[in-house]
Amino acid sequence: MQQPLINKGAKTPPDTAIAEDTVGTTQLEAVPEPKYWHLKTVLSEALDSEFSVGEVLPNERDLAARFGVARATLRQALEQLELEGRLQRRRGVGTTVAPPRVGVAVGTEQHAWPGTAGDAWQPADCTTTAPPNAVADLLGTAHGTQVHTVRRSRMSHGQPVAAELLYVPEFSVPALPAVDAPSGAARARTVLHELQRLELEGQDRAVELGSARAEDAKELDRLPGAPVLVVTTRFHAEGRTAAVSVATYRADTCRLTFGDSEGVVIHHGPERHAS
Amino acid sequence: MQQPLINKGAKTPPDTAIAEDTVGTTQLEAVPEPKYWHLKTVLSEALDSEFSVGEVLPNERDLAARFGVARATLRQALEQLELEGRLQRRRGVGTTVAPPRVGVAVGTEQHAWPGTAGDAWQPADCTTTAPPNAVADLLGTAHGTQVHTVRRSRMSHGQPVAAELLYVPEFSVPALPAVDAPSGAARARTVLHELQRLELEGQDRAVELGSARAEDAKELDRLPGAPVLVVTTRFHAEGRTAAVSVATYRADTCRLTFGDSEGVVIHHGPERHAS
DNA sequence: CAGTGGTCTAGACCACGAA
DNA sequence: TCGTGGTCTAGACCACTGT
Repeated sequence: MQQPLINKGAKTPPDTAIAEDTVGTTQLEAVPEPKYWHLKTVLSEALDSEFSVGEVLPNERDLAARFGVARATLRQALEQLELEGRLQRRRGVGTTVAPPRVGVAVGTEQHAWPGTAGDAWQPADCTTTAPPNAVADLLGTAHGTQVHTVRRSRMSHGQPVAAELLYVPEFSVPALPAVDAPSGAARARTVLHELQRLELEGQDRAVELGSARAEDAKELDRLPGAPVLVVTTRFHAEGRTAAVSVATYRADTCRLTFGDSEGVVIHHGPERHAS
Repeated sequence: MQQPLINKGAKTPPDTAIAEDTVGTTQLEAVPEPKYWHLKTVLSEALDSEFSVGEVLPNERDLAARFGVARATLRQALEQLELEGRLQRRRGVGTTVAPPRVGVAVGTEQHAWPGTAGDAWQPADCTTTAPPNAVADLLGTAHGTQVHTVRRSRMSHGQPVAAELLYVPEFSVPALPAVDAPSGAARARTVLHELQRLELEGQDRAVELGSARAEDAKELDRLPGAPVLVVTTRFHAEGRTAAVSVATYRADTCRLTFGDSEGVVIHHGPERHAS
């Protein structure tokens, strides 16, 4: 039986074991490993061997004291683990062990217009706004041109995983007046329904890393600035871009899948090659 | 003419303008915005209006002094901007304005085996190793089973953008002995060549956020722990998984494109809706 | 209310790159 | 050698969540 890496309950005095122990075993290092990096490795192993999903960790001040580091340093390690989807931290609550990332399909169910029966999105609202310039460029509209803007959200396993803004220029849904229509979910559904009258000729997508806007953050139940995977999809019809979707997925909890994979397994932690 | 947000060269005394100015204009805020968040917005606007790509910013100590905040707070803002691909920081050199993210195709050129003529990857090495357990599960091999492991790297615009580990189990390339083959680029090419003898039946992919392992970080010219987009691809042949590729792309400089898009534009900064 | 994570400060020293 | 960003400390206060 091995000594636990984290004494969950006990109040123990500051602990120098880590620095001596693990650094000592691999002394050959020409480059001193940063403390937070090393700490992350130790914590990661402790998570695998001593904790189960949903379990709460000791609070940051305790953990820092146990490892003999400043809280800022401990937090640097926790931040990385959260980024990798291993931990979940909530202010006022604590730090818990996160479940494996959920795979969310982004390729298959969508060789059709958004809003087609059975897609995973739930329309929430629709207003008329001027999109960001980058989106206006994709649409081919002049900067500042107002377009229908549908807000949708996507749930998985009872948790919100993505927030989307779908920009639909007026020329794609000519039957709808842009200005005087009411806002709300009803109008969102109408816009989506009108879109289906066009023949979808294709779509292309891009994925990049971003940070959550304040608005999206609230919907995703995260703090502003949280890392998100931004999926930009362009829908083509009638030889031009008929609509643009900007979907932001929680990067900590989501694994985006393309194609028919669902069973793809989690890739976590660096240096996890077989030992 | 407007006052510049950053006096590039001059030594100015600590500056209280930000707190008074911008908070003052939108006083209705019920929730006080964190300083670093606000700072990030200010810097982001300064980047757009006063700096051009490649230009170096004042150093962190100067910037912090000018904005009247601690260096740690300033760094929090810079980190976010770097995450969003707006800045590039290099130790010993400085902070520079990053070029727009490059779009790297991940869907089109690859309805074929890796290594097919004209793919963007350059084989670097090949050894025989036991893959991480997560990969072994995908391959359907027992944990600890040794497989051919091809290292490849991908360049774009003269910069390294991705590092890949391609795991090829012995049953996929029966003509090659796993153990006694030499290592090196020559063997890598042989393994890739042998793969093409199988009929590719399909592939599926997943994208998630990760942090760079020390090994990959060096190849990507980043520090360990740098954010990366991990693309896991499974290749199907003969009714099973014939190979698995784990590719890590620099999240700060790359935008992964799927389909025939290349002209998709950058989505940067939160709160950038037209003003 | 007490306890949690989130923000912030004002220092210090280190590793790296270029001159 | 010098200036840069990277790491680290030991505090402090704030915002949020539960009881």
